[in-house]
Amino acid sequence: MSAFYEHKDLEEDLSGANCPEDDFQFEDLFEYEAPGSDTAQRHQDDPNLSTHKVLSPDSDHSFPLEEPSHYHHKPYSPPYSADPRGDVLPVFEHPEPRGGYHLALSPRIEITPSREHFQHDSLHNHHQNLSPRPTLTVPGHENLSYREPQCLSPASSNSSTSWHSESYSPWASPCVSPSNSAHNTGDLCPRFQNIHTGSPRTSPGTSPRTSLTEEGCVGPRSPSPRAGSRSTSPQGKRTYDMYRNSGLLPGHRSRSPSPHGRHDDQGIGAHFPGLGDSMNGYSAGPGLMPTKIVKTANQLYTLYPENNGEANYLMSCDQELKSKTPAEPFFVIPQIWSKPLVSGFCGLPVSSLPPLEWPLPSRTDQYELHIEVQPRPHHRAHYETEGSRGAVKAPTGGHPVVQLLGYRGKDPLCLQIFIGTADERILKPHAFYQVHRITGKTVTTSSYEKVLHGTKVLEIPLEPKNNMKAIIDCAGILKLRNADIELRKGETDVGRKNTRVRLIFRVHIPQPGGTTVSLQAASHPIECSQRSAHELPLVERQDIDSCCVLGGQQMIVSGQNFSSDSKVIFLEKTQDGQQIWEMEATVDKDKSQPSMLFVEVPSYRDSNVVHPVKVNFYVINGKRKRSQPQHFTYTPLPSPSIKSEPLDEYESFVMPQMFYHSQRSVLNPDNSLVSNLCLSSGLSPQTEEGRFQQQSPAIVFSRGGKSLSSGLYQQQTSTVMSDPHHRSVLVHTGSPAQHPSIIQFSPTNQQLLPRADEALAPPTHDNQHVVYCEGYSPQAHSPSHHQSYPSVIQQQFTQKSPSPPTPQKARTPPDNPPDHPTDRRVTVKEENLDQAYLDDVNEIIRKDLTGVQARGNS
DNA sequence: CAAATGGGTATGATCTCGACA
DNA sequence: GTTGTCGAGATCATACCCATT
Repeated sequence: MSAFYEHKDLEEDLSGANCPEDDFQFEDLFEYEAPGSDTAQRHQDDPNLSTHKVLSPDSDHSFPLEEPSHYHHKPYSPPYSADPRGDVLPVFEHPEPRGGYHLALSPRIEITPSREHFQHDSLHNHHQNLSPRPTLTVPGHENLSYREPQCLSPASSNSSTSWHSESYSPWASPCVSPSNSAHNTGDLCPRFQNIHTGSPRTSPGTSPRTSLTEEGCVGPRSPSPRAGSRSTSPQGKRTYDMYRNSGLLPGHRSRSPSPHGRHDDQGIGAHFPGLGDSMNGYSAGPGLMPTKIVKTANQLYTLYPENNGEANYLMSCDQELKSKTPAEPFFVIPQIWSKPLVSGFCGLPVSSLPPLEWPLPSRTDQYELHIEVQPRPHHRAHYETEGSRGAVKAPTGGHPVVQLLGYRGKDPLCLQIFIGTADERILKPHAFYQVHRITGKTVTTSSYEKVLHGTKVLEIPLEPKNNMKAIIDCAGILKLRNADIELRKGETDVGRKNTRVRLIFRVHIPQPGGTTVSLQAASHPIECSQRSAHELPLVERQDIDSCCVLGGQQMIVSGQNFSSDSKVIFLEKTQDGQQIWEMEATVDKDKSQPSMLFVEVPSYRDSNVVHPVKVNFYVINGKRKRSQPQHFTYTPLPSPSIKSEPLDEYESFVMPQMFYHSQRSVLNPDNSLVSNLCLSSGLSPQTEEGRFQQQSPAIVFSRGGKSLSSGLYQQQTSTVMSDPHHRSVLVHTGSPAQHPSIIQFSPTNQQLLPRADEALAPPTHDNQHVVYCEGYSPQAHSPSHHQSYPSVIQQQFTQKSPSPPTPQKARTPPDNPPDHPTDRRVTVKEENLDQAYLDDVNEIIRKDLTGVQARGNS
């Protein structure tokens, strides 16, 4: 929401300042689509590509456009008609305003309410007049940022481009691969658009102009100098120099190019810079686009510029605009878009939906997005140069199943799927993997593929007749080359060994009030590397997850790829990631099987600990063939418990290592915790949950002074979060009566948003996230819930610091007295935690939430 | 028969770690 | 004893081959 584009910059870029091609002209970017060109001809031949034709600014009438009115007035019908494209066709609307709201053919331009002037040549012109050089000026807003289109600055590009998902503007992305419009990715996703236009998938019909465009704009290239050759030997593997210098269009073997959806986003974005995903959000009217989305007390408004950016706005909904510039910037899903505009299978315009990076709950009191069947823990992703390796499967051989619970509507909904991180602390779209649409005889689920801000998203139907259940048999995983991604400007992730992903599912549920509830659920991690599935041991289950510090208890570890040589190593790391303890457990080789290990838990290094200690263990088959670390808790020996504040108890208990500088003692509201923990060596999860029966704290994590707590609670925690940069990043403004129906997003911090619910509580079948937006308590309007849920779980991270951990004292919000356990909230100032500790926290919270849910169900 | 799928593996790049200065 | 460099081996990433469906 905070990304803006100043077209002046774009024009400068396009004028060649940053373009390697001196004679590069903006118009060149479109010529490949000119009628009669090879590309255009192919498009005409291929109805699947036809929509791209509209991207030619000079020949818009030549291309088979869907009758605009069809789009605009098309009722929101099940999107899986014979030709679902009809629902998702890029909209070049009739110039005449219709229905009181108008969406413009325009780049994705996001404007805060404070913006008063907006000018765009095409905003109020018929698309006939759409200029390939639209101008966008925002007087007084010179600070509006336009992210450098990577393909325009190959100098830097090795070119890394700042394909920031939030800021990506297809408009500014002339580096498209028109000939690839039916291909897998390069033309679709800006993420790899700039990067993979050099993908060997070169169509024979590619025109010289196209090549020019690609050559001129694409920085990183595939090294493959010839079709059908491997990029490695004998020509040698790519080097960074090759990325910098290669202008070749390597051919390559394409096993099974992605069956393209309509790619309205990407297609448009790719073929007509400036459209892209904007089409989803502002794509109903040719001359107008909403520049502001304003909500007053009871009404939603959409503002449209008039008269070249002068502060004249048409008002939608025939409603009176009470304030052009609300005091608080916010972003709501307007009612008017809930249905009439169909984008892909999704009834909501993309731009009105929360960014993929944003955290969303998996459930509310009314709905729950539930992953009924998890995917297999391993799936071999395919490279672009390979064909598809099929859809992600379930352990049983079927496919993952996702169901929306609690939905009583009759309209089908759209389930979105994309690939998210699994190893990152923050759940976000994975930079190195993309979802890949699978089609074929074996695929029963129709799907539609689009690209949202550089992330491929599959949309599949959730229909009431199927009990709002979807079988995910159409989702494969595409691996992007590490070098390509890492060369992107601003990309900090490393591809190497970053091979775990999660399937992220989203659904947006229109509400009677015209707003929308968005839910998100993430699958278990999926290891996408090739070899791991056959070599790396995989721990799937352990019968106990805690034990007294003295050890000695038998633990049964079930999983895969265990061998007679498998060892189980327990280890402990400090907050900064330094390993301080390691102990090999004794494995009963006589009992152990390839899928099961019988392990004797070793004693902890210090039997005098007073806090439960979270450690990890892993199974290792050989050098470096080790499983992912698993959680384990050593519980202290019985000792007199010390009365203290409940908060301290929680703080100490949850993250003893995190606060190991603290001398606080473990305590327990009922003074029995320590004893219970210690005496129940091999504490069962149920028992462990019980320790939180008196509390259901909301936890706010903060790192680096940038906080996440917001709204009401932020005030409550303001004494803790003293950092002046502490900002609200996610606000739920809904009153208990309207709660999740309106999700407000602060436009200032979206990049900071972690997937808190996911990061803290990896979803499991029986452990759905219980994360609500600020200010929302299901208990308030759900009498059936006898236990409250955490109100806020947000997590934010800054760069890891080598400095030693700084214990942060958290305070219970003053208005949440500790004697009201259900209201108790805990704020934890978190500093420099490494993943292990975060995992620890996650685990604790997960158990806590599970316990809460269990109690709620009981 | 063609396409999709999936397993295997060749090969260069990169990383790890010990030896040595 | 510490630090930096080098090189061999291990590991990883990428992509081609090919059998199966």
